Amino acid sequence: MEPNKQLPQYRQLYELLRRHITEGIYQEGDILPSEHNLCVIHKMARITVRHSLDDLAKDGFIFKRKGKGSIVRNKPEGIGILSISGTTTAMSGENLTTHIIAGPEIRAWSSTFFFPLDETEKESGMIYMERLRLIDDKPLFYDISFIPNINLPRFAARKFKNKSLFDTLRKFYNIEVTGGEQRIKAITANGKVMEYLEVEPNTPILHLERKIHTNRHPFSFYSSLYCNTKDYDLFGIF
Amino acid sequence: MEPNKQLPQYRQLYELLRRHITEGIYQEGDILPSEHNLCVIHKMARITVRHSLDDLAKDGFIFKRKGKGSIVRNKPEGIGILSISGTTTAMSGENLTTHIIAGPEIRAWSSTFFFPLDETEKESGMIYMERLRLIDDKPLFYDISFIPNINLPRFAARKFKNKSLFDTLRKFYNIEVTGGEQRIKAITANGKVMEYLEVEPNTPILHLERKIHTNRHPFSFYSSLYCNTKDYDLFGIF
DNA sequence: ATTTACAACTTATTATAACAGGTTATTAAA
DNA sequence: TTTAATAACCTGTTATAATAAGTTGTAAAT
Repeated sequence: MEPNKQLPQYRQLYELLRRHITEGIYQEGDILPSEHNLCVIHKMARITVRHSLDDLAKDGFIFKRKGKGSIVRNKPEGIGILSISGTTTAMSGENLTTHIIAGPEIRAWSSTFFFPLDETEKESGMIYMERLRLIDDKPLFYDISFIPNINLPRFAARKFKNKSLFDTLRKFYNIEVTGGEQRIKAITANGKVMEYLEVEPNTPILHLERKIHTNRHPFSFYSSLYCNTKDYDLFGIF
Repeated sequence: MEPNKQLPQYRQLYELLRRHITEGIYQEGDILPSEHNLCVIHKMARITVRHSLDDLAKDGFIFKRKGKGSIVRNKPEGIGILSISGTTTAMSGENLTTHIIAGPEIRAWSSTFFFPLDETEKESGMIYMERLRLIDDKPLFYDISFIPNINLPRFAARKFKNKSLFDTLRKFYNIEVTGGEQRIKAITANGKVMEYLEVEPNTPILHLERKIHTNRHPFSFYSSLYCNTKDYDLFGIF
C-alpha cells in the first residue's frame, strides 16, 4: 500500500516520461533513452518499458522507429480530448479556465439517457455538473458530466473550479480512467449551448457523448460535451 | 517470404478473431477462449496472444474483465471510423456503396495542404480521388483522398468502386495502416459538400482531416472527410 | 573520393516463467 | 437451506531471455 505501489510500474514510467515531454525536458525530435537504457535506469523489465512507450505512442507523445529509437513528436496544435486525457491536462500550456455553471448536485437519471445504464447505476442516482471551459476567456467547451453516485463520499461538496475531474477522481478516490467510448456528431447551436458558448444561432457545434471507463469496475461516468470548433479543432491519435 | 509469414503472429490472430466476431462465430456477450487456451490452440506465447487481444479491445471488438475473460462487445451503433479500420470494413453489415466522383488521377499538391508535407512527398505529387459513400442509397461520407505518388505502380488505373482503399493498399502494395492522426471540427455545408451529401445549406457537417500512417515509412496518406451525422454518429473507442 | 563490409547500436517479435488478484462454481460447515 | 471456505479458473503485472531486423557510423577495400 505504499504510494509508489499504487500505480503499476508501466504507468509510473508513462507518467514520468509524459511529464518530462510536456515540461520540455525532452523536446520535439529528441530521442528518448533506448528501451534497454530505460530498463537499467528504472530497474524494469523490457516488456514493462515497452508497455509504457506503447502507451506514449498511442497518446501521440512519441513515435517509434525500428533501429533508431523513440522520438518525441511535435505536439499537435489541436486539443487532445479524443485521447484518454482530460481536457485540462491536454491544454496545460494555454490559458484555460473552468467555470462551474451547475452542481455538483445529486439528481435522478433521465429516463432517456444517451448510454444504456445498468440497475446499480439507475438505483444510485448521479452527480450532475455543468462546466464551461474557456481559453483566453473565450468559451470553448460546454461540458455536462453525469457521475453515478456510487461510493463517492463528499463528492458533491467538492470544488471543481479549474480542476480536472479526472485528476480529482484519481487523487481522492483512486479512480483511474482506463478508456471509454464516444459518439461524435455535428449539430447546430441553440438554447443553452448557444448561450453558454456565446455563438450565433445555427453555428455548427461538435457534440460528443462519452462513456468513460475506469479501473473500478463496473464504475463508469458519462459526459456530454459541446465544443465550438471555430478556432480550435479536436485532435486525436489512432 | 511465405504468405503466412507476411503478418506477425499477433496480427494474424487479431485478424482471425476479428473475422470470427464480425462473421458471428462469436456473438455479443460470448467469452473468447482464455488467453492460455489461445496459446495452446495457436502455439503462441501468452504475451503474443495478449497483444492480439489488446488490439481487439482497442478497436472495440471485445472488452476484458480480470478473472473472467475477454468478452465480445455489442457492436456499436455508430460507425467505427475513428478506429483504425476503414469505413468499408467497419460497415460490413449494412448496405454500403461507394461512388467514385473524381480520379484516381495524378495531381500536384495544393500549396496550402492541411498537414505539413516533407520534401519527398511534395516532389512526387499525389494521387487524387473523391469518393462518396452511401448507406441505403443515402449519401453519408464525402471523402477526398490524397495519396503521395511514391512507388505505387498502376495505382491511378485501379478501380475503387465498392472497394476499401485500405484493402487495396494492403493487398496490392503490402501497405498496412499502423495508425494516424486526425483533426475534427463541425462546419456548415456549402458548395460541393452540400451538393454531394444532398443537404440543405448550413446543415451541420462533421469534417475530419486525417493523416494515416503506414508500415512503409515514411509513407503516409491523407484524407479529408465530410460526414452527415444526422442519422449516424461517428463512434470511437479510446 | 566512393563504395563495401562490418560492428554496434536500436526496436520488433517471440518465448517461458512466476505471482497477484478477481470471478465463479463447488464443497463443507452452520 | 443458507452461509462460508475453497478450489479452479480467469486476466493483470512483472521478470528474464533470445532471435530477427532496421539504422548508423566506422573502417577497410576499391
